Amino acid sequence: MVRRIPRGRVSTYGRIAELTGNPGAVRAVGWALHALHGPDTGVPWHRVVNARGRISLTDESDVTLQRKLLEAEGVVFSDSGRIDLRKHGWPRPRTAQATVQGSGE
DNA sequence: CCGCTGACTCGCG
DNA sequence: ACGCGAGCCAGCG
Repeated sequence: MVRRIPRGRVSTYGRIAELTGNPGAVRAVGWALHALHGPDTGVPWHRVVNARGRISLTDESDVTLQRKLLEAEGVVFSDSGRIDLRKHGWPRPRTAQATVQGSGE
């Protein structure tokens, strides 16, 4: 599921849990992502942040890395270090109108 | 089996 | 917007 997150977009632990059919297994998602810490697994783990648009890592050096990777994809952080999920979030919040702007993804 | 801990989230104040 | 407490799932001692 995490692999489906488009470049420059971010999702949340809760969203991933829900999309995978385990709405309650939020913490398990975090556990899973933590499990691939190390050599590159091809999973864009850095595109997952918490529901408040903030990075949820414990080690500061890792926080810096994740932020760096996201900024390299064009994700913007506010002064308080938060990401606007309405702008960079994925899946995108449904807009009331059926306006078809972008395509693909 | 019990209890604690952790890349979490939600409801309250 | 921030801090708390409670509810979550998986692992481990």
